[in-house]
Amino acid sequence: MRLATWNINGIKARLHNVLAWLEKDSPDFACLQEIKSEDDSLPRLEIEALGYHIETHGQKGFNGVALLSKSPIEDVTRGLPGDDSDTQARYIEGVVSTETGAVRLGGLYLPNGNPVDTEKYPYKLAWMARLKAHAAERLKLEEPFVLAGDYNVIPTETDVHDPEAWRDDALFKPETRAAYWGLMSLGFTDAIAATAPEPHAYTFWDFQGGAWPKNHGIRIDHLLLSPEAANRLSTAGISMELRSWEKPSDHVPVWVDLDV
DNA sequence: ATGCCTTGTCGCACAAGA
Repeated sequence: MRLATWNINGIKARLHNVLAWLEKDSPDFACLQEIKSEDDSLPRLEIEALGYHIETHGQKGFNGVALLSKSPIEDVTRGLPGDDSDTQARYIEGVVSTETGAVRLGGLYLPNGNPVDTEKYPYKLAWMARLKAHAAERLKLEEPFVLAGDYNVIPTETDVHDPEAWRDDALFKPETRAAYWGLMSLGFTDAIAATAPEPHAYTFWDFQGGAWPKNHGIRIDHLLLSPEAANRLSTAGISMELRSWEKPSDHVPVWVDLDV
């Protein structure tokens, strides 16, 4: 089965691209970020018409995450556990049944964290600590679990066109990368690094300054696999061609095929 | 140098993104 993640940057503005992607790439279970819509103002029917179930954790204007699946989504969790005062819609998790058992997908939109001298950066680090705690709980289930989304983290120097320019950025600061590798140390496998480890294979290019034609990108969208998911890893990839479509998102989809 | 884009909101510009 194919799992995918994509930060679409507004579902109303991106609906045509999302539908074309679902028809062309046909992911079985996908997570979307930055839908920027409330749950009752979504173009739900158009997505369901393509045979997808949709579960959302929406928010007006900003953030917002969704799960899409060809089979029914069960056991849905909305919001990242660990802080009831956090009102930002950045996490949704669900389970689908397959012939070989359950597959769990957590879809996340990790806070950007810039500017780093504001409250936004400690919020990011606190969110990452909550994510690690939640992931540790889920790993105890010992089931195929994919923790995917827009991490807003550049893991290594080969994941950015100009490391020096990003040295002090919230996406690349040492504290950010340390938190990311702390999460990884629980036992996750980065699907892209494991199967398509080409340096400078990016997932985001800024709208400004001609970043896409110059390939001034960063790799910040990741699919992290639990050991039980990594055991079933077939292949993974980045759908870079979508950055050339009409009215593109600034992110492109990332996908992984599991033998389930 | 937080802007040279883009989105959404209820606006006649703004915040936020990365």
